[in-house]
Amino acid sequence: MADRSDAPCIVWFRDDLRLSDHSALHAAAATGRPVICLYVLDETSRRTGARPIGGAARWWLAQSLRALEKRMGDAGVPLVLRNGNAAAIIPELARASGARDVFWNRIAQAPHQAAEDDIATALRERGVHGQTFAGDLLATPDSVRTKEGRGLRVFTPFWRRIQALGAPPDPLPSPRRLRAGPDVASDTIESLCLEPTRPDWAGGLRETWTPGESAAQKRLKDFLNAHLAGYAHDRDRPDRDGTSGLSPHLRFGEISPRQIWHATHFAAAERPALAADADKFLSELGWRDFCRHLLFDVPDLATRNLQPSFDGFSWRHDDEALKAWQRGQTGYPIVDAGMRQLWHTGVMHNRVRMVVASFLVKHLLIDWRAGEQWFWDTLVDADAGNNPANWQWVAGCGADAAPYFRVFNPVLQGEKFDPDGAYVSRWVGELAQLPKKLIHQPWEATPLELASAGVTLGKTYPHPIIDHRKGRERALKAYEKVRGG
DNA sequence: TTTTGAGTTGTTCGA
DNA sequence: GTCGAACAACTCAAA
Repeated sequence: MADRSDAPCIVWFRDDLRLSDHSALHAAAATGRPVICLYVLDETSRRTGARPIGGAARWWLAQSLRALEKRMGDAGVPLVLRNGNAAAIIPELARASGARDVFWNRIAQAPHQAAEDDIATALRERGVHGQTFAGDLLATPDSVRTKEGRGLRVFTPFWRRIQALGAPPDPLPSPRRLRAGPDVASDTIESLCLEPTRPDWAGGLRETWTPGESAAQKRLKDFLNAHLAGYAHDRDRPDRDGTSGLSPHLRFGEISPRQIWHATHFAAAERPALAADADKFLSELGWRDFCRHLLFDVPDLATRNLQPSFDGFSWRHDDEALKAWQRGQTGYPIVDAGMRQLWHTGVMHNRVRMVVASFLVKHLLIDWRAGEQWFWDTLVDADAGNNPANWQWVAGCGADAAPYFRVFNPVLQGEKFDPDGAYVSRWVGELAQLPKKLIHQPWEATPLELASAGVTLGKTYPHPIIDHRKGRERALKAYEKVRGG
């Protein structure tokens, strides 16, 4: 066993699967002592309320761990994997390895915080020092409060407050040198059973994504070079490559918000004409913080209406309609394109997320939680804050909610944001031959037009499962009851 | 304490 | 085709 002055440090990795700008790793490396890098897949902690991650995110996690393992291997340090209860594993590993210190980056979510507190206590009882760092957000929830001490519920004042805090700390470099600790047994990534086997539905994910820190950095760089110009407009166009695509990387902390913040400011300083685009992009990072702060204040955000007046809302129970939505068989091309993109790639364009969510909640009158859960299971970027907060926003029961009368028209949205039908053609191939004037509303086509495009409604592509006008009117009627709390 | 101004993302209708 | 108004009332944040 190492003597006390050279005792190893444990760095506990969680939603921060990177080496750069990693406060805990940086601090551990700075001690000059050996470092044990640990990741614990903890699916035992439901008692704390931590939400088990969904299927697509599990796939991403496996790839991200592989990438991290590789990077660490290059730095001469193994990644130690364990499957089980972190509150038991970490103190035990400290004992077995003779570690005197455990470093980790906090996760500003109540259930994680509770687990961290348990672990810190268990360590203290064994004479092990726990050192923690903030950094999964631009600002900690306690740094943005109203005078009454509450979290802000409106984005604009929230974002102004964040901006008033000034620049977040400069990102830290990757540690220059890491000393490997004593040999410690590790599980394998395969043994964590994170990836699908039979059937292997991850083909589309593999085609679409390269998880890991290096890929995240490259994506940020490419985005700033090629797509920041025009971002404010192009971000709304699912038929263009106008978004950063950083969300899953952010979800697993392969890149940090402050790295993105500083890189974007640097890019905008070099090219002042991009100031407005940069502001828009950074405000999206602000939305991530906003949703996480909200989650911090409301741990059951994914299950409870933020506005209690919605508690008595009579959602429709319609499994058939829910299935049609999930499978991209609603008969509305933009909705179906989005749902199929999600199933294939693990993401959906932001604009289309709003359209499909509005369709489920308003046209079909299905409980937003059913949609939120589906997204949670199928999105590689499923975020504990963003996902429920935005579903509640669309449903009208959230913070700073969309007005109840805002019902997206799937035909207009398609025509406006996918004017050539390129997005629909890509994901709903059976409609690709339709002229672009009809591709967002195939039911308006003449029999000849349908025939020459090879479309048979009700056979090769479904009839709309609900008429837009009727659905809209039904939704407005149902929402009338909730109005006024 | 009270007041005031404002609030991500839309649609429809009628002029 | 384009434009402005109506769609409502509530809650939030800050003065």
